[in-house]
Amino acid sequence: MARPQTDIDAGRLQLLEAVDIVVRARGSADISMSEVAAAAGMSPSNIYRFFETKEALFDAVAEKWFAAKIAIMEEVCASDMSPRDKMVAFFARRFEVMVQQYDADPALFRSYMEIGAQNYEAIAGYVDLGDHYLSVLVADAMEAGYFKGFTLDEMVSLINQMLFVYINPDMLTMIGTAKLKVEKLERIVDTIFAGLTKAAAEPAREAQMKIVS
Amino acid sequence: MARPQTDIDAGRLQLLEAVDIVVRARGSADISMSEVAAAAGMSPSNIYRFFETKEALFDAVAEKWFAAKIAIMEEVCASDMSPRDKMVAFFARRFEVMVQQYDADPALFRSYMEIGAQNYEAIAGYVDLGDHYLSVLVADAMEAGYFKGFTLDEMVSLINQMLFVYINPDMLTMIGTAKLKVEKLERIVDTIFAGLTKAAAEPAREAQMKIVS
Amino acid sequence: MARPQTDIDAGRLQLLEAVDIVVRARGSADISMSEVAAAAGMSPSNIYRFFETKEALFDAVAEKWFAAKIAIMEEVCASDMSPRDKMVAFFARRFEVMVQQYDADPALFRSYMEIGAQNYEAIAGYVDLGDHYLSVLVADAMEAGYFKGFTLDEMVSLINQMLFVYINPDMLTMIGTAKLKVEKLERIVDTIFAGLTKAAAEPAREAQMKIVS
Amino acid sequence: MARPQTDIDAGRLQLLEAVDIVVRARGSADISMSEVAAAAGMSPSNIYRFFETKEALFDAVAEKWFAAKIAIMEEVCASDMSPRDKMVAFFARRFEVMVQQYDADPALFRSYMEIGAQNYEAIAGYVDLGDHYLSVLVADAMEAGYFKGFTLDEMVSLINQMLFVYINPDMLTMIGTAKLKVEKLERIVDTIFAGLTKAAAEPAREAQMKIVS
DNA sequence: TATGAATGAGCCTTCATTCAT
DNA sequence: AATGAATGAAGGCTCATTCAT
Repeated sequence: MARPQTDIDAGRLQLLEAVDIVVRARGSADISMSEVAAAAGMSPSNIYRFFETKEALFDAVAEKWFAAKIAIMEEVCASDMSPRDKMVAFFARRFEVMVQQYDADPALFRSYMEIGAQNYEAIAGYVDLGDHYLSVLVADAMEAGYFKGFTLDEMVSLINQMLFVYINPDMLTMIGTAKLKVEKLERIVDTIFAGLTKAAAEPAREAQMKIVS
Repeated sequence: MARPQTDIDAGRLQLLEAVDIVVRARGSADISMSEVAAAAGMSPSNIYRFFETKEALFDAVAEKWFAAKIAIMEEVCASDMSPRDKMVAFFARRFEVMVQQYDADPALFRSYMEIGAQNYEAIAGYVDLGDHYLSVLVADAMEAGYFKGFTLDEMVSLINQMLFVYINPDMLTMIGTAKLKVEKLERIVDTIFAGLTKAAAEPAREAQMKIVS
Repeated sequence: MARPQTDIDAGRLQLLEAVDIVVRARGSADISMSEVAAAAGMSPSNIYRFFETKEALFDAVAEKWFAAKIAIMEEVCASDMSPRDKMVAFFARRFEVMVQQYDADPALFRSYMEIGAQNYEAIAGYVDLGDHYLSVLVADAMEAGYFKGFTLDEMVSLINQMLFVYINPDMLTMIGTAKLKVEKLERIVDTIFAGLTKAAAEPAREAQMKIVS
Repeated sequence: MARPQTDIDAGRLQLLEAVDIVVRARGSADISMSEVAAAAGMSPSNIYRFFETKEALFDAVAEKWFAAKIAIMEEVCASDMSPRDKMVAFFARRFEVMVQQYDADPALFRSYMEIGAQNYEAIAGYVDLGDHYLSVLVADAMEAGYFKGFTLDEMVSLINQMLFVYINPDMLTMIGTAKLKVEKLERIVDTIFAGLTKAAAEPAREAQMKIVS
């Protein structure tokens, strides 16, 4: 009575691993259900017991890819750090995971990013989730007296832009791990807390432009 | 009946350009023969006068992509520089070409890399060729007294690893052109020549691990 | 181990009812074994204990559909009416059953006709059976002195054509129950007995053409 | 320079005939592209040179089915009969075609109706076209002084309802050709012209209800 | 007895490839 | 030399059917 439905979950995991095998073996482009089936040792039609469509399968692949980061966001939100430390943790810990994945196998990292790009909805969901949690963080901070003069949405958008390079995996690829350091991230967060607390909306927007460009 | 080969060659060039047009127009994924034919202003079936298969066409695309680098390797090998200078030139000049291509149009650069990833054999041929020329270089150097205590294969593998980031175009994409400098490349080559000449195999391997990791 | 056959029969009935449920619920096209199984409250694979194939199941559906009519044919043949009354009963009683089914639920009627069209073999069997019983009737009549100058096959074919509209369920759908009356049927049978008894083959065929067209 | 595009049109006709062959051979349900291809003596993939999708093919089948009727509508609209005669011709001539098709092969008639039902869009287009031409007819009649007190749309809808049984092929199937006569159709049209010319909207609507029900 | 697991044939469609002209 | 006609293999997906349990 414990397990959900025979071994559907086991089959799913097996298939996610099969995708991983295929991706490692020959990149992420043009992976067919037959290939995945072969890697999983089952018939193509049997895949459909576990995933309704190819898209669903690759959404799950993307989801697995994001799982660790989602866990971090939940954990950080539920913790009782100060608003500033929360925000640092919120971004830094996910960034560290990203760097780790990237260092472990850069080519694989790129392949998964490509899968993400092909399954845009999965990514969009993650991005939305990130915005949601960040909203929670910012709202807490606002209750604690920070960010006076800004709306919640303004703050969320602003922070996302200022920390863009630590959020977007493409940036890892483009800028490299050497230039992207947690200490810098931390300094940006400090700037956000220090600089935006008493500022009015207008000057803040100027500052933002400078930092982003 | 005068120069049938010339016509064929002209058609090939035309088609390579057609691929380039398509790649620029809409990325590298899923390019069909019909698209290429349309861009070249000919019928799909006519392509087969110039290339036996789609794979052959894209191998030629990859070959064109590598042509400059192959020429460099040949040139350098045939030159009469010192072993050390040869090796610097061997890697640095190809790296400079890569950087140029990348800076000219990073997106296009990445598209071609993707085409390469999809036509692995074309790349494999180039990699083998690179190893071949490097072997010649190393053999010359060994005859001149360098790299005592190593086998030819050991040295080739070792050098490839130490200079990995200057050989692999993925690294350009990942690390960026700012951190990858010819002077550093040169210093690595010097280290190879200085540090590995009298060393025994075992300690060398340790050294390698440190550098690579 | 007592009466395994009974259980099988029960299951068959249950499945025929399940088909009926599905047909009523959403028409007759594209019924899948899974749907039938769901309607019967069993697993798809379990269906195969009761019917060897999907075709066998739908043959049974058709058979059930024809069962009453087959019983009538048997009954009438075994009865000791006059040849003329037998023939009237042979056609009229089946026609009345048809009308009843049609009036009860015209849409359902049509759905079952569609199922019949999709399982042509089941229908063919029934048609053959009808021809068989009709042959018996005609043979009896011939022994009693009717239909001189005709062969058995000629008579069977001729009668089938003259009464076509009372045999074919499509006609109910097309002509409607208002125009098709048992009294007319009776008059046609009388005509057959009266008109064809002494006629020669040739003129008869002309008569047939007029009536059918 | 004359023919449109090689023999695309010939291929289309061939395929429409192939569909006809299949429909005659085994009804209209579940016709696959492979079957059609086999009946046309070509490979399934080759069908796609002539029709972009299966739906397009069956839309064309439906269109062919309606072609004669569309021609009639055009012809009648372009003729210079009186408004009353035009309307009679508009409905009667199409009705006669329907009856002819139906009498020629009732089962085939039903099969094509089913194909129509499965390709609703093709039918919808025909229905819209019918409404369009009827609008033209009614507008002409209105200019000639008929149907005072009604809007164009009201009249079109009203006429369609009153002549429903002569428009809808299902009615042929259900009511039969014996009860549906051109003379009755004519009398209905006369009623429309006589009865609706001076009436006001409200009483007219009541009349309509009686006739339809 | 009855189920879930698993397969293979078939569906529509695309596309590289061949061939007659 | 170059084209349009035509095919076959493959892709995602569904479903009747089999089989071990």
